[in-house]
Amino acid sequence: MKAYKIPEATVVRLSIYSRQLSNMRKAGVETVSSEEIANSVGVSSAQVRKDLAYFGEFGTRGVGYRVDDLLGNLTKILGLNREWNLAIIGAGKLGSALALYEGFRQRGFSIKAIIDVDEKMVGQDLAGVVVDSLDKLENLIKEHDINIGIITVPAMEAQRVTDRLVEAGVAAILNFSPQVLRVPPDIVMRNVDLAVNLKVLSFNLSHNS
Amino acid sequence: MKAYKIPEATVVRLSIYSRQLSNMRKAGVETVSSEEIANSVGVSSAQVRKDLAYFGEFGTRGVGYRVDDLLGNLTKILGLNREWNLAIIGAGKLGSALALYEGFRQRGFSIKAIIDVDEKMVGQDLAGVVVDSLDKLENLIKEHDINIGIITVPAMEAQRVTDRLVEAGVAAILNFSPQVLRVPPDIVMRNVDLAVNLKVLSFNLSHNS
DNA sequence: GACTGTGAAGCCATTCACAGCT
DNA sequence: AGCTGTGAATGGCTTCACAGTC
Repeated sequence: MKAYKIPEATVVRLSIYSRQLSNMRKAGVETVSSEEIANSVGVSSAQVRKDLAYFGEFGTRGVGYRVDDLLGNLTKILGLNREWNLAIIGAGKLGSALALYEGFRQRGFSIKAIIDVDEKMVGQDLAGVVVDSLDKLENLIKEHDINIGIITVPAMEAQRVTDRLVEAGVAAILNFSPQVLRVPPDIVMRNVDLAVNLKVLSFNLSHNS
Repeated sequence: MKAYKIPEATVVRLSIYSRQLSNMRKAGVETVSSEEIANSVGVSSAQVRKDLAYFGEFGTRGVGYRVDDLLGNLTKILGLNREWNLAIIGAGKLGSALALYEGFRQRGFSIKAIIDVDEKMVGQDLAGVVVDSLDKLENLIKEHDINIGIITVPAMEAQRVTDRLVEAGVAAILNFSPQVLRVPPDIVMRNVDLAVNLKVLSFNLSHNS
């Protein structure tokens, strides 16, 4: 499967549409227009239609979209019709919070390992997963067929851990450390930098007079 | 002060440049070229120069930038030469982790209040800040002159809490809940959706064959 | 010779506006 | 009449390439 050139922003919006559609389905809504999706997300209806048009025709002219169908299609498009195995490296405050966070334990994403250097953390149970020692990293990645590594170690150790994850065979990394990580081009990377988010707010507050 | 049209992406990169420059300064580096900054961040040197050009001329042709000067300028540009007062609403796992997270306690950002509905949380001490009850929200915002509210409550309550924060006078909101929040146009908003990040990884993994 | 600052070109994403279905 | 799907137009960001400066 190959998506020729899908904008990053489109993928982010599709993820949000899928969440909103899921809520709509729970609320018993059966049909929805691009305008209604747009309003629920805060974008334009043309944007919604363009985003969907990258992948096919999912609606009916004059009518709209069947919530159930569209959600099913988005689920497939986003690759959520399968299970992804996750490992969290770093069981500090942030890693533990993510391990216990409901949003991370949802459909399709399964935390299979939690790893920490600190021997005092090893053996602790976080939402049913026992924290393992860092030297087991390679074994755990292979044993549980981990696809995605989540990095919540201090910046100093982030690159070293990343290298080991890549070497052990993970395909994607979600990086919470404030560190620019180098990975081979075939590895999928995303950064969530909490401090950067605050700095961007600070900038906007300072230039909004 | 008014920044006519600075791309969001530029502001994010400036935040990252500032972090890298700070590391360089700690490492004793005195002068740096746009190429070196670019390499440390993973962008092009033209990009670095264009980003800086929105705000002035900070370098010397033929030489480069003085790390100290450029960092000072970026600090001012980003509005980090003052203190911002933060409140965290929701002292669950994620809120607590953020309260204790080093990256949040850095220069310029000061957590002044932590608030939760759960009376069992109230009174607990998180890194020197005592958790307060939700009905104190308005008082705390005013008393501590809070600029930025960080939302880590469940999706169900996020809009209600947001409305109260806005009404009480916060200028910006950093939203960790998986919920599209409506705010007046003068409020600065940023969303950090953890589940969306995983979905984007899932998409990329599915379309990278 | 080295490196910044910047107009111009190129590329990519969003919005517009309407043809095409139901 | 209502709403999708889409080519064309617009707007915005990034890259190029080089003039300007040290």
